Amino acid sequence: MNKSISKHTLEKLLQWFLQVREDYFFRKQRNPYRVWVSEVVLQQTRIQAALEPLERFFSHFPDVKSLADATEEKVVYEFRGLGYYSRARNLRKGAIYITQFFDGKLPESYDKLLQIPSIGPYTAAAIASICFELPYPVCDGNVKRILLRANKWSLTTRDPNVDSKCISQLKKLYKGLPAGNVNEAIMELGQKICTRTKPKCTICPIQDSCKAFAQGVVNKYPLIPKKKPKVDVNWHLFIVVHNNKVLLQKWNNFYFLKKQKSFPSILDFPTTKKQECSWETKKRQINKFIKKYSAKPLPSLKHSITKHRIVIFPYIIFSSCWEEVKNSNSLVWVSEQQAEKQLVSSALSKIWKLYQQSEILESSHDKNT
DNA sequence: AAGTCGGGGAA
DNA sequence: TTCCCAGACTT
Repeated sequence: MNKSISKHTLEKLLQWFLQVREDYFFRKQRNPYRVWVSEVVLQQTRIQAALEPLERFFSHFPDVKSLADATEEKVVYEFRGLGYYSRARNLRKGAIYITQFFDGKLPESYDKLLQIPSIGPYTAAAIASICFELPYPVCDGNVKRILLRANKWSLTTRDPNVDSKCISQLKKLYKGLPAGNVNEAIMELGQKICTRTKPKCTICPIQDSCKAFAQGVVNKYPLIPKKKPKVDVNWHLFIVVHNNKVLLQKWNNFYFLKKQKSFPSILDFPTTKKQECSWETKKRQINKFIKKYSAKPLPSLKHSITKHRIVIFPYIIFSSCWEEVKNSNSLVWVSEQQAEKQLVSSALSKIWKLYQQSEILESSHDKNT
């Protein structure tokens, strides 16, 4: 006997949830602003890693108004440690939008929530159900994994059809149930029991409704997507310093970290032919800079963005004579304090720390020249 | 439709 | 070490 998921299944799930529910600080009151920010953060950051930065974020931005009034730089800075910094910029945009169009309060409507920057289908459903008891199922990675197993649907969690399949199945069952609690319950099941690896099926409260468990094939679901090949990138970047100022570049078309300030850079793709000029040409360019400006190489470091395997080669240049300044308005000198606050992404802050450790070199260099 | 964007836990 | 996750936005 393997029954499919029913309203009774969700009722059993709720019972389990009420017993194991974690008392996270952001759950204490169902304040729409706090639920919004928390859900945006928890989209892609595990709860344990998010707790501290999230409390810090709330202490600086306790409500929509404070977030809307803050500068983008400050918002991104207080988001540090959480990754995916476009979320911070979009949260600020969202706060401004809410101020402008909804009188500073999150609207009690799924469709209106969806208009707000940073709020997509998942976040709109989470806020609508948790704060306003509107019957919208959330569909995140946990929900998809659970339903793909329970239904034995032979799809990957990335399949574009999965979201609508999951939502339409759940939506039929939500009538008369507390939507917010059901949504939190199903996601907590995914975190604690129906985990991606080593699921704890023997203590699963909805084991009876799981087709994969009944047939002993839980670890065959969800289907594994075929992986894409990685691209190697060598990222040569120049930390140009003079009089405690550092030269940063905001280049909107740069390959990585668009819209963020970075360092003047040269990219090389050693294993692909896609680059605009040969490695020999790049090497000549780089060597030219090294010679011309007495660039000092720092230890290289590894980094990864999406399907790229990146090796970063940082060089320090102690000089105010960077000719390219004249040719580019995207280059700007900033103080070290400003740089500290603007180089937030992990790759850049790693490089910045590396530079600070070697700052002693700068002072000795200055004395000797 | 496909690519961007971290940081951490598991393999 | 390497692999992999996952939602909103961008292109």
